[in-house]
Amino acid sequence: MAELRADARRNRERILEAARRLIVERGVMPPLEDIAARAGVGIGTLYRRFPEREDLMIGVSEHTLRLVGDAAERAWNEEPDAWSALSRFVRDCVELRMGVLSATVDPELHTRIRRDAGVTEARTRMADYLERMVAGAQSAGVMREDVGPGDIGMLISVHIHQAADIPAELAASVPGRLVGLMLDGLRSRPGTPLPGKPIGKTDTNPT
Amino acid sequence: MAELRADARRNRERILEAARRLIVERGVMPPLEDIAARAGVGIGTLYRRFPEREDLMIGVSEHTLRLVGDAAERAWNEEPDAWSALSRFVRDCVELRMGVLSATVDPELHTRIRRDAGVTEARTRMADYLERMVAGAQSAGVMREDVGPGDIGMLISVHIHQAADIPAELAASVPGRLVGLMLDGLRSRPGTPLPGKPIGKTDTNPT
Amino acid sequence: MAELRADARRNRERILEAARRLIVERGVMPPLEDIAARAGVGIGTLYRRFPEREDLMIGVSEHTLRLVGDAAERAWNEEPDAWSALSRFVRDCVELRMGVLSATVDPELHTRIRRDAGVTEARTRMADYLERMVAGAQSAGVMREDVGPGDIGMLISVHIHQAADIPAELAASVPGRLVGLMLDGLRSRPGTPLPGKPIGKTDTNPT
Amino acid sequence: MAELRADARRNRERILEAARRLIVERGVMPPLEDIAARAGVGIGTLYRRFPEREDLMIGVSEHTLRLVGDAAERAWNEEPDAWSALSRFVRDCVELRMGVLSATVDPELHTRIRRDAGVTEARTRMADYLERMVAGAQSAGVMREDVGPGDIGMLISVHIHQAADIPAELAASVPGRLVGLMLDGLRSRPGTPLPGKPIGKTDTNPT
DNA sequence: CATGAATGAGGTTTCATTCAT
DNA sequence: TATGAATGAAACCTCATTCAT
Repeated sequence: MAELRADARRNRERILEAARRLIVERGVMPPLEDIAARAGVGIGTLYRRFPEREDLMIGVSEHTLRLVGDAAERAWNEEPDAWSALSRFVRDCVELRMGVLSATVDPELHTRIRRDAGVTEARTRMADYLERMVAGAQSAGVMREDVGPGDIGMLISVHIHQAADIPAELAASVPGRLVGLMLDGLRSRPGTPLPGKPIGKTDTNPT
Repeated sequence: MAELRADARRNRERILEAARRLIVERGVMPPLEDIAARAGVGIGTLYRRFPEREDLMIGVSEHTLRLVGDAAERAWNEEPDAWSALSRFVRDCVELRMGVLSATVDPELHTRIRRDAGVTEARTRMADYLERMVAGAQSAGVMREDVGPGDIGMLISVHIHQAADIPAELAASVPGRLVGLMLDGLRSRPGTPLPGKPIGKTDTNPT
Repeated sequence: MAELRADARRNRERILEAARRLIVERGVMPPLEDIAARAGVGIGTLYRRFPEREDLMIGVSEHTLRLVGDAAERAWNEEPDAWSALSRFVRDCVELRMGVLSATVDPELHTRIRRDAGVTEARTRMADYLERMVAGAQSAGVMREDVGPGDIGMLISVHIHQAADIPAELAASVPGRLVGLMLDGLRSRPGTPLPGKPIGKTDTNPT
Repeated sequence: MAELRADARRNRERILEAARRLIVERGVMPPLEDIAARAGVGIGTLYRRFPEREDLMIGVSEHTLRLVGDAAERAWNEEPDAWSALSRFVRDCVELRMGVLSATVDPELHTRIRRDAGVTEARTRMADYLERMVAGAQSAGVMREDVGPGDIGMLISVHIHQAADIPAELAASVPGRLVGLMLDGLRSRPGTPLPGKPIGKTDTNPT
């Protein structure tokens, strides 16, 4: 994969970005031919680069995580303190709609994707920045001590529709932790003022 | 729907519950024949009851919202105060994985589902309880005043993978509000102790 | 499979016969859509009856072996003696081009086909007649003792893969000549001793 | 073809042998890319050498017939008499699985291949030896007079399509038994008169 | 009314062939 | 010239939907 001809590499990138955009736009997995068309290549080219459907999914996941890692890097480098970096990073993730992909694949495939080496590498790069932000915010005393970077990761992914696969030993506590954090965000005490006005009963509602 | 023979009604219920379970289990929309098989009826029977695909989706949504409404009712009746009721309700929703359906349909269909009369009615019943919980918690001073029941709905749905369709006039502020609430839940100050231990960088991470 | 609706059974038969004819006509595996079209059904019907490609191959093999068994039965019942029956049966097999299928599938699939229960049953019925013919011909002293029914089966199948293109002016006589030479090789009289032992009824058999 | 650079010629030979082996191994026509890969060249090189699919088929046929001709020559030169040479040649042909190619191409293409000049030339060389063997065996009185070299060719090719899967314990003896029966059918002694006339050297021949 | 067979549009995948490097 | 990337026609297969029993 490292020794890809220049034009092949360019096409590969085009396919990944086309796939990512279509998935975000449509909210469901688009036909592969649509992805190829959006990328401006033939269906055969898509299949040469990603011989199985799964390969494309993995590629898109890695590609997206790389974009997320870029956002983390920028936040870390450009913001004055750890909490600001974390806040900006989280907002960027939501904007990227990182992880919508996972809502469109079945859980089994999702697990295979997570195990992929390239995906893991891209995720680790991102997680490194996330860890620094969390540690920095906790040192500064602006973040509760009983959460870790993984909690943030879960929260973020949950906020962008991720059907995370949770390691068995954590499965029991994760949902409770996330809900706890969410409820804590609702508790009455000084905090960040929210943008906009309270959303009323009839304005919008789940499902 | 009102004048359904007893056996027909039973079949209808079976189909809805079979669909809900399969969707939750698989995480993607199952073939209609699988739903019929799980319900123990023929595909023809499913189509008699739900002549169009959309009808089944609507039915499942309504069915699920009714289960959620039941959970809200129980929480309201059995818990000692509004905040406890809200907490319990939120946890029940996550457990029901209410809303996974929405991750499996395209946004356009999702909107049509939301507009359906039966779905709206079931949601309103649920929202009534939710509103009482929010108002009660705010009166008791345990909940910040700048959120409304709709915020809770969005938060819940977000936590169960919902691709909420947000009214145009709210679209600008909703993501910011949700992220703000989430970040506020992370802020360093007394709150509910979280179950389990902090999730580390390598334990789990998004996508 | 026993409880197939009348129309479904008719379609199944049509598909099998259409497949057999197309394979014999073209000499290569035809597209499944061509088979469906020839049978006068939709491609979906073909797939409902034979969910995997392999299932169709198995079905065609069984169908063909049944036709061959019918030929064996007729030869046994209508011919005056065992050798005549055997001769007629062999000629009928060549005419049916029994076994052309096996030339069009890869060896691995071929093995799976042979192991199939239905195929085995149909082959056994045919082999029973073949065994009687061989035993009868040997008792009558007109067939060499060092061959068994399995040898005949192998010989027949070998003669049936014949895809040679024969000049038009010879087409009428060639198959008859080859079969004649083959039958002559089986006649009871001194010749080269064969290696190995007579191949039994159950050891191996065509298709 | 005559003015080929040394490396180009080597590539050509590699491709032909790779194709022949893959066809024999798999029993079905392999993708051209697989042939190129087995030959250790790129698909582009294969196409430079054989611009159309048909060209490759023709090349493989000619290549195979040349190997068969070599076998005929060796048998003729090294065996003590015509009948022994014929017997050895037939056995060698079966071993080479000469002609499997024809089972994998449709009859129409097969005919075009047979008409090719190079194929015809290679076949003629082989047929010359075969004719000498037949004539010699008939002069010696060990071969029936009513068969010609073409009959042998047909018989051989028929014995070579054999794709039957043979149980492992029989694999060693079956081909020998079949060839033995075939040769016995050719021996000079009273038997069934064959229909038609002896097939001459040029009338028809394998592959 | 319940059933499951039939249908075919549309998505997935392969692979012969052409073309840029 | 050798290579392998790009292409798209054509095959395979699924599944929502209609229709006969």
